[in-house]
Amino acid sequence: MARASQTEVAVLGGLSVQPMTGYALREAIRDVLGHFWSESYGQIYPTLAELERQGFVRREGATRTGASTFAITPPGTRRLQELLAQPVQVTPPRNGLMLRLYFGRHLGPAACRTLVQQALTEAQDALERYAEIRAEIEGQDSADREYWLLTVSAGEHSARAAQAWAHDALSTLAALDDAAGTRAGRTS
Amino acid sequence: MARASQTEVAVLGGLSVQPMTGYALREAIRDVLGHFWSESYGQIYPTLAELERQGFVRREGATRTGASTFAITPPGTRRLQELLAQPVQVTPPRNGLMLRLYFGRHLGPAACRTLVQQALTEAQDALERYAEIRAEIEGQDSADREYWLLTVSAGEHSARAAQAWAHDALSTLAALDDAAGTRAGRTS
DNA sequence: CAGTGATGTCTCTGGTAGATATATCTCTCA
DNA sequence: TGAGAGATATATCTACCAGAGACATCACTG
Repeated sequence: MARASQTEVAVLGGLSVQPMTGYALREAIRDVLGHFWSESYGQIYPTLAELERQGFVRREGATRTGASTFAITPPGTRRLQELLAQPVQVTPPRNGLMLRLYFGRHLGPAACRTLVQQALTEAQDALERYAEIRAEIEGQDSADREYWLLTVSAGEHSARAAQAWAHDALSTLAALDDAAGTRAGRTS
Repeated sequence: MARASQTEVAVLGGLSVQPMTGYALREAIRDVLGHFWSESYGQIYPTLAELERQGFVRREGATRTGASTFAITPPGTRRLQELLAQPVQVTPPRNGLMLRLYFGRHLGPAACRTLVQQALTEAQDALERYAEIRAEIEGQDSADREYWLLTVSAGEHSARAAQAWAHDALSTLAALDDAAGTRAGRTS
């Protein structure tokens, strides 16, 4: 197993919090882990089936509609700990914004400023979301609380950095735009 | 074409700097765009073949060894500008470190500290690399210079944020570890 | 001149994203 | 009552993508 499926960790981890359907699992991952993780149905359902086959999760209460809840089993919990202990798998970076800025000369300063402005807005939105998540976690008394706050803190640091960078970048691009304007004969 | 291939942008962008072989292209992307982009051979060669078929790149000088250089054509340059102008495609996040920290209770404070310590070291290494890249770009007189520095600046902000977060996180985890030790009867 | 490492092309496997097809359930409002 | 909207739920298909490795040549070096 050269490339372990990262999905397995997220699925077992999610079910370690509470039993859920595949649908609810996807919702939970999107809403709770959303700022650092994502899963699609195309991954979740096959993974659940495989984990069931291996005895790491148990399918419970298949209703008439076909909906069934999955729960983690004791071997599944051990499997989760085993997977968590494995070295972190780094996802290769693919930042579309940076790619566009790197070739920004083909795009022009104005279009680049729009892109950076969007990034700035996104960073600010992210900070607001983090504030809400932080308040919610701090309000509850879970054994996981400090760990969860660690990930929120990482998001906050990252978003503030994005914000600061965007400000710098907007200044730089404004200067570039002015220079281009001056060269083209415009005054100020 | 619902999902445009991101690889196409990187390949055309790379060839817009200078003509290269597929091998050199991959080297260039890894070394120059490496901190925000990555491509694999499995993407590059089929993409080059497809771009050649569409007339966006031209294959030049196939030597006896089979090595051939690719150059971007005028339609290719227009295609690049068209692709760059399309909305940024956000890659869904997949941060293995955060996933482990979120389920950190299953891992324990000590193991988490090791992970964060690794992240701290990586951030510091990244800062050193950025300093080198910055020096190199500032030394040359290219029309692209300001755009390239924009991406370096983003890396620097991000790495400093990671550094600051790691320091915070190490304190938090140390406190958790102490608390666990105290509960277990250890004296400091 | 054998060995090593860099250059170079290409393929195969399997992880992954995103859209979509299908169906049921629940609530609301006419 | 019943039509419709929207949430819940399962599952699949296509295309994108990473990583490893097979295979070959070339340049340098001991």
